[in-house]
Amino acid sequence: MQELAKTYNPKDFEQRIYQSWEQDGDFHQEAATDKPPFTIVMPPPNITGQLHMGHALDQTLQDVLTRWRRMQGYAALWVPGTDHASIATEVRVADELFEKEGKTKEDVGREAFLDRVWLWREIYGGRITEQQRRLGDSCDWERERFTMDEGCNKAVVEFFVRLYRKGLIYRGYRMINWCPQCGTSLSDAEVEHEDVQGQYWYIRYPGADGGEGVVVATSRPETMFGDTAVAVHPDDARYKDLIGKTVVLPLVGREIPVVADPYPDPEKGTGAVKITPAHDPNDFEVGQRHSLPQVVCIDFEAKMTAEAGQYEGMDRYECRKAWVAALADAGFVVKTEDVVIPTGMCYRCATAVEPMLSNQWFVKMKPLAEPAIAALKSGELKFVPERFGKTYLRWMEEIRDWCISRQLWWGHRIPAWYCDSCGKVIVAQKRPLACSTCGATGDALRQDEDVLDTWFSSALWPFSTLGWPEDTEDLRKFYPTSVLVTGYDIIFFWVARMVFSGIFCMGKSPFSHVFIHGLVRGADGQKMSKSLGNGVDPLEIIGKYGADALRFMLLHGSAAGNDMRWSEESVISARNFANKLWNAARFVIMNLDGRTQFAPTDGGQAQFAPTDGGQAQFAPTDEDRWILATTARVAGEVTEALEKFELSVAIEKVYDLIRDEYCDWYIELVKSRLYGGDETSKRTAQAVLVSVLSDLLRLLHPFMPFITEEIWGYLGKDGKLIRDRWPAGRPDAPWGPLSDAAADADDAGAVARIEALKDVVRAVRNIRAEAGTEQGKKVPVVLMADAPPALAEHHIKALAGVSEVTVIADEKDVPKDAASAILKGMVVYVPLAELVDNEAEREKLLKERERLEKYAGQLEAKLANEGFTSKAPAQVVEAERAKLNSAREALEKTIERLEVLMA
RNA sequence: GCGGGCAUAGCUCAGCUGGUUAGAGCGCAUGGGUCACAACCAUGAGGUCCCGGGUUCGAAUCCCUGUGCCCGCACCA
Repeated sequence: MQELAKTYNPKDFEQRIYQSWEQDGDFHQEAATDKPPFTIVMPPPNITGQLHMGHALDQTLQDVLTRWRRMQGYAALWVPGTDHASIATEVRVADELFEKEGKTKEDVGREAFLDRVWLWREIYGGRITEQQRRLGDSCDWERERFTMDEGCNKAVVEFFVRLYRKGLIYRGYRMINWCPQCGTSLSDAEVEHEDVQGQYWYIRYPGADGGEGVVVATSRPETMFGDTAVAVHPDDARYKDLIGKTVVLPLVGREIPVVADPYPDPEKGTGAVKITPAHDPNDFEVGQRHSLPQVVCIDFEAKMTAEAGQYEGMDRYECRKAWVAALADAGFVVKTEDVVIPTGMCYRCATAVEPMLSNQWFVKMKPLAEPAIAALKSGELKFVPERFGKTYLRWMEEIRDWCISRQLWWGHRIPAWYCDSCGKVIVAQKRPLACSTCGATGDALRQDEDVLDTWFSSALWPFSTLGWPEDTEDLRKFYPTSVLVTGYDIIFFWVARMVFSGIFCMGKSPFSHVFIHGLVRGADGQKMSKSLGNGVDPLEIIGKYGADALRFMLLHGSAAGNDMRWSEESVISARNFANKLWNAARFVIMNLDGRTQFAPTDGGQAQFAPTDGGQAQFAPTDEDRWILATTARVAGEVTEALEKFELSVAIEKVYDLIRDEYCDWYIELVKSRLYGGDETSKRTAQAVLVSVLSDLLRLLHPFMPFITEEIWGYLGKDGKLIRDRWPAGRPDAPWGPLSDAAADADDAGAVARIEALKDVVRAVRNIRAEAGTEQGKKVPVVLMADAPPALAEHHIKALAGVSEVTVIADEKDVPKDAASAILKGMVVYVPLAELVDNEAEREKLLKERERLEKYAGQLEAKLANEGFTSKAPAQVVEAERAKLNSAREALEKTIERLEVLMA
């Protein structure tokens, strides 16, 4: 058996182990299997992206669930892939083109530009998947997909056509969000609102009849060139007489009507609103109701049109300044007011979005949203934590039609053709040979220039990756998927859209659970970002501390759905824990005397028979049974936590088991047997050490896959075995299965005895520490017990630095000068006169008495309360009674002890 | 305006469907180069669970009000 290096050094093995996983195809999952399916589709990162902490968290959660289910015997499939990220990628490649060659994308043309993007993706698009490997992602790389690959494209086109044929996709001249920087329309979800410091200008529109006219307030005076009316509320007494009259647009000179409409709120501004149907969604509506002309005064580059007269060609904000100055000079500005204006910004480039009229494609959302709402209400779809279901519902219920066309080149081109001869629009999977109306062919049929919103293709991800629209074996086996893991920030963009698309195409919600996590914030609590300089690169952290340590930190960090704060100290703690485990394993291996046969040699059955010729004799002691039973208990708790998606609880339990129980107690308890025990006792200890370690490694494996598998390898075993079985019940014990009732009772006794032993050891250590006993000095201990405690004296001696243990039963035998500790069922005395400060001892006891009196008093009151005894469950009452009894007992002993001291 | 979250030890946070003498990590204090581990070990100090009401036999936990932070949606008169 090889020896482990003295210090845990993840660099030595993480990459090697990942390569072996991948080479062996360990994460590949075929549909043809009897195992029950467990499926996760990975939220596809953008090809322009680099792995950041948010990904690291997201991926780690998915990996834990996948690995755990795989160990449990599921056909666990985790489908990876990347997203083409229409806008982000196009802008990126266009920028590079301009930087390197000084050309715009229009200069090179559509085809050539797209060739460049594909080339770019070829070279850089896979970077992130390499980074995912560093994290340890156990996804099925053989199934890696791309939202623009052939299959996905086919799915997108099919989806579009089906929606169109059902009347759920339409083309229309509507008000949309336009990003002048990216040069494309955006959906409502892609617009972020930000508060911007701005102003209201109160501007007088004089009456056409020479009257006073009306004063309107606006934050966007430059849109005045597009004004085609002023609206007032029909019940607003102030403006009653104006309705039906006309006012004059100052300086422009155009006469516009004053219309009565319910839209203006008499409480706001002056109660009169300028109406610009071409540049404001609300005004657009008003314009429709009153058949107002739509005057476009701002173009797609956010520059003023000819409607703005002398300002034509000027940027919208430049124009605002100049125009307001001109109005003020002419005396039309009544007053100005500083105000915060919530402004729509492009989520990609943060440019102020311009509401514009244009021809776009839309998805009619109401009919699609209804079943998606029903899926949540019926429980077919569940959010973890539940509150995010509310967020989802709210959005679905207030949903508006989805603008899906984008004025870009990189993306799925809209499968619609226009016939130049007759004007017909043909929507089809493939380019039609001829116009179905007029028979025109060839160049007369022009395909729509636009591409689809990136999220239109992401919406199909849970089934397009499994082969839809074909009826594949994969789809039948793995759809609907089990759980979708993602951040709350893309519930609208992605989760909601997958749900209605999945229901529309497949008839079922694409997943039964949505497991939502929060953001990883910077150490300062701010969102991690380049501009703030608080970002942390996961790869750098992996390089410094290992992927396992990073994973541990991310998993342990916080509760589901809550944001977590980055802390490098926590990663260091996690690395230290890994080192602890590493050394525990090193200890075990060093003490096996080369008996590698103590490790399990196949998936389920342990093979503990020694291969060195001897016949194994095993004689389990209390500590053996205790650690086996404890491990079994914790394994159950870990499983339970995982089932509830409480990953941080799960990993903490494994951590405590390894660190507190196995390392701090079991290994210490067993040392004497390893160093000086007889053969049987030694062999038993070795066997238990190994079999428990095996299960510990398994329990930790989904969370920290690298170190666990590396250690497993040092045990001389095939790495696959660790992934074969999830611990349920007790670890294999060499003396047989011990699962009958008698054995359980035996275990229970052993557990109680070891727990009592731990109390005694801790008590003695405490006394020693408080008294400042020298480290090496042995002290005698006297135990007074009601019943003989059956505690292994040699353990007390070894673990607490004790020379002699005397058990007494009679009050008279209590040593005179001694430090003491009162435990359950016994009192521990350390009779070392020179160490005892009777004054301090007395004070300690007085405090203790006070505390116990108070505590017992509370319990008594509780138990005297008839409401409690009659209404609380019997076992709760029983538990309280037991607490009271032990409190009383401790109190009694404390008082006795005080009396002795006072005497 | 509508909706949601958070407030627990010096710091960062757990604490699920009410019953714990309220926990962890880090930090702090004391002692220790012990032969798995100083990336360690042992021991300890430290908390009116934001304020105020309510429900209940019982509230950190459920409900309401308030205060303070944070987020999402809507709103560019």
